[in-house]
Amino acid sequence: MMSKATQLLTPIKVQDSMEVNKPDTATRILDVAERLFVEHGFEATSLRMITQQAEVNLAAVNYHFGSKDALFESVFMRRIGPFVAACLAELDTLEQSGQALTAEQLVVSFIRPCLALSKDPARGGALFVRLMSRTLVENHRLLREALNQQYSIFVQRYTSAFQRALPQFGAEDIAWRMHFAFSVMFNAFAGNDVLKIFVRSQVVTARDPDMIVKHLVPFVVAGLTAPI
Amino acid sequence: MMSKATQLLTPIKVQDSMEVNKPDTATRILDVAERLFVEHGFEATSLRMITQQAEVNLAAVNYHFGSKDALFESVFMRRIGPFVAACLAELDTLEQSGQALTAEQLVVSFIRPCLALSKDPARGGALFVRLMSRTLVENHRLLREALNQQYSIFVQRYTSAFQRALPQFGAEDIAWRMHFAFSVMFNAFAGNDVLKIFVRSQVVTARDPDMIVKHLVPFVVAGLTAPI
DNA sequence: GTAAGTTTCAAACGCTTGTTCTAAAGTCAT
DNA sequence: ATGACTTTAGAACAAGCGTTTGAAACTTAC
Repeated sequence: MMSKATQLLTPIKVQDSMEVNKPDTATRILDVAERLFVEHGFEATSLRMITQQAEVNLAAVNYHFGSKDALFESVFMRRIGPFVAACLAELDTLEQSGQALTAEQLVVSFIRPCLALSKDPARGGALFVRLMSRTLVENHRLLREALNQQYSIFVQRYTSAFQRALPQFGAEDIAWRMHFAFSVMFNAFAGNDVLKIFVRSQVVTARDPDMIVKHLVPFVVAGLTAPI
Repeated sequence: MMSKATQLLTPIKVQDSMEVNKPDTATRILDVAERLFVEHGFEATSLRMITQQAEVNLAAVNYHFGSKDALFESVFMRRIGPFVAACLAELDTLEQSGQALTAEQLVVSFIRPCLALSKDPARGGALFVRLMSRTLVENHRLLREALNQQYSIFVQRYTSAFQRALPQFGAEDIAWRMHFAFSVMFNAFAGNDVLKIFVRSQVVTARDPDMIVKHLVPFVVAGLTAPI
């Protein structure tokens, strides 16, 4: 068997005589699983739901990915890398200019990849942000293990960038503000609206990404730069 | 059988000869279920996990609550009412003074009950905020049905209060800002730290409620009142 | 003490879950 | 076309799930 590693490392091999637009088995599983994990959560999504909607055999999941846990990991890893890379690329471009960065520029450098993701169905659209949101509160093993070491550079880069952009604050204050700022930005794109617990909020139902950004940036920047 | 309704409506009947500090069966189930639902989520928490830790028979859940779904509803409803009532009481007190309210006062009127909850283990401590957080992203049936009509007064009161406190903004802007504000306040108390996806954040590990408030209020108030 | 009502208990129910197995089908270089 | 390899297929597995049952234990009132 060849399965996971080879499959993911060689996505170049497009099948020659494909009817139309029907991705290979592993990709179809990933796409369906991503959507169902977001909709119902990891535990409430069964392999049979996934394989039926993906129109593949039940055993295909274990053949291509090894286990349900490993499938989840693959679903997550497919998106996280490009997303983090996009954020870091934004930071690179900003820092290359040489001049001092503002908090607003840093905020936008994170929001722009979120926005691009939300608008690109080929990369799962807003699904990935929602998946991260679910995975975060579900406290999945994967996050505490694999991601911590692989992508800690993300937090390090933003932390030092914010420390330079907001020199009037100490390291601890910066940490708190970043915590709040990323919290609200993240939940905004994930569509998590606390108020919809109490009443069907009209804010989150009209989820135009550009509208989100327009309202989000002033709020976050003001929170970040407010005097203590 | 007597079960759910009677049980919940007559919590006065304290058993006469209780050994010590061991609540009755239904309460023990609620306490354990609340904690496990928060830790593992609804789907990943089995009735056997609950009944074993609560040291009650497996059938006790269905006897006292009817079903696993109904148990979840009972767990949630035990906390939501008093919490909303506390927030509204804060609003009442503020509005009774007659003078115009500031955004900061409104923010504090929500934060104070959150803080009180976080510090009171008898009421589940921070568990309930985390439960609401999980339930929100898990998009549970209960939220869309029972709560919307019962507690929509919560959003209505805060909306009109914020409209009076921030008369320079239109209704739609207010809605967005409240969406962001409650998002960040809520996640702060729930301990959801997006950054901990990437690196074990020191902010959220030191989860002193008073510290949260101290940093949270300036951030939220600045975001709410920032010019558009 | 008896009878009615309430709660606990162990056992079992039918069903779904993730996973495994073996054979069949498909693919591809030689 | 043969042989090696990869992928798909259907069936079965043990384990765990929420729920139900009926009898035992307990409580309460007369």
